[in-house]
Amino acid sequence: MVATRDAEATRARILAAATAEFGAHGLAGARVDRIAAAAAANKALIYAYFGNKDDLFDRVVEASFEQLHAEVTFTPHDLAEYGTALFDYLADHPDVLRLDAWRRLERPVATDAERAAYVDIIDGLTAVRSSFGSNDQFLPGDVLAIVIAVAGAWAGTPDALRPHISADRERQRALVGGVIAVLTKSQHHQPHEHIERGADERR
Amino acid sequence: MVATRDAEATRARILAAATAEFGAHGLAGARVDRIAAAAAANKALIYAYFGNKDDLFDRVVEASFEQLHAEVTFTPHDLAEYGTALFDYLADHPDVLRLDAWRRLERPVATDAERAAYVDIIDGLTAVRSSFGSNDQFLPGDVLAIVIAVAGAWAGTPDALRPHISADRERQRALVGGVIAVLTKSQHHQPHEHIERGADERR
DNA sequence: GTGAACTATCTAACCAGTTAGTTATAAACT
DNA sequence: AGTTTATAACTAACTGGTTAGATAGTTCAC
Repeated sequence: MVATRDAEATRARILAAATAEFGAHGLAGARVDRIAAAAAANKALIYAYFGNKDDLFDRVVEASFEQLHAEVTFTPHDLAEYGTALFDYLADHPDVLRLDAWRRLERPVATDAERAAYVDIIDGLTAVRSSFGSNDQFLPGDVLAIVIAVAGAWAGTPDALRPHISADRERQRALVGGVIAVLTKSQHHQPHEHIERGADERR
Repeated sequence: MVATRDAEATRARILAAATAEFGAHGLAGARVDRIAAAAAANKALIYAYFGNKDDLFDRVVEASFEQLHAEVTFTPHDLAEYGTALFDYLADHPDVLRLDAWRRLERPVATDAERAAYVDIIDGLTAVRSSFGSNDQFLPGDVLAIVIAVAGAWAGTPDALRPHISADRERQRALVGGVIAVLTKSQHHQPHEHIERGADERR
């Protein structure tokens, strides 16, 4: 039987509505009343469950961040694989990129959880460091920064450039994998055979 | 002698103040009263000179965009050069990246001027297309998207990752140039000698 | 019947945009 | 050269709608 009063379910509805609202309008542009309406919940419940607008935003970002890190696992030994997986996730969840952009603009302070997650990733990369292109030229963090930038390059393309880029997603993913493969496998052996694969490994 | 009443100067002061305010807080988060105060101008003048808040934002973005395209010229035959020049500009003008991020989030519609600028760039790239790595794999737009993403990778790094990336700017620029060089010159010949140069060609 | 879930209504602050008026400047006139 | 006139530059104060958050009360589940 479906409960008419279920705090947990209401909480979840609010969080979902807030994710959409913040993704669309950011922290300053979001309207608490709109969130309440979309969640079919009373506004006061938002304050009861989440404190205030800023706290709610933080929770939304944190949840989005957690889901991302849970669904796309970091594979330091195969960065092209990681890059394409990240690309796929971002393509499937367009709000994630927007939410992250808002977060970086409006709440630049990183949480401890976020910092810890990056430390884990960096540790993993450091362990297999030698495999990256020009050894010692790149710090693990640099490598990660590039991989993230490339994975988000197509999703983050400005509107005005969009008509000129590869339209279909398969192609885009192949390019992401190819670029990262070239950079990691680097200079001489089989440069871009990675470009051919990828079409069959979507989640 | 300094004019006490100079509409052009006042206009310029307002535009400068608005650039800072919008860069810091975005369209929704910016406060017209704060802009007026920072510009030492009366609020009504802002409306007299620029219409409304949205129009003022558009003017600010447009001006920033024009300045960028004026100061860093696109060189389709040497994308590594272009990438490092873009990197330098973004490093020197941190507000530009923020402003562009706000624009993409809050005003996604591209202006005609912007679209035209991209068409020019794409045309230039098309003319020298064969020089890019795996021929025909990449559309010119894809190439540009990657170059832009790489050039902005370090400046756009999230706070939490920042402790793990190369700290000094020389190094970062060298990496930008190196990555693009590897991708353009591509797979086999002298892979990353481009990494060594760059420290002496700042504007 | 008791506590948790929920609601309708209120409020104080905020903020984009307006208005009605004041002052500086420079050209026109005598 | 001094006075008037026109206008552009500027200002202080206000308005009306909006919005985050609070409060006091109602309803449901167990």
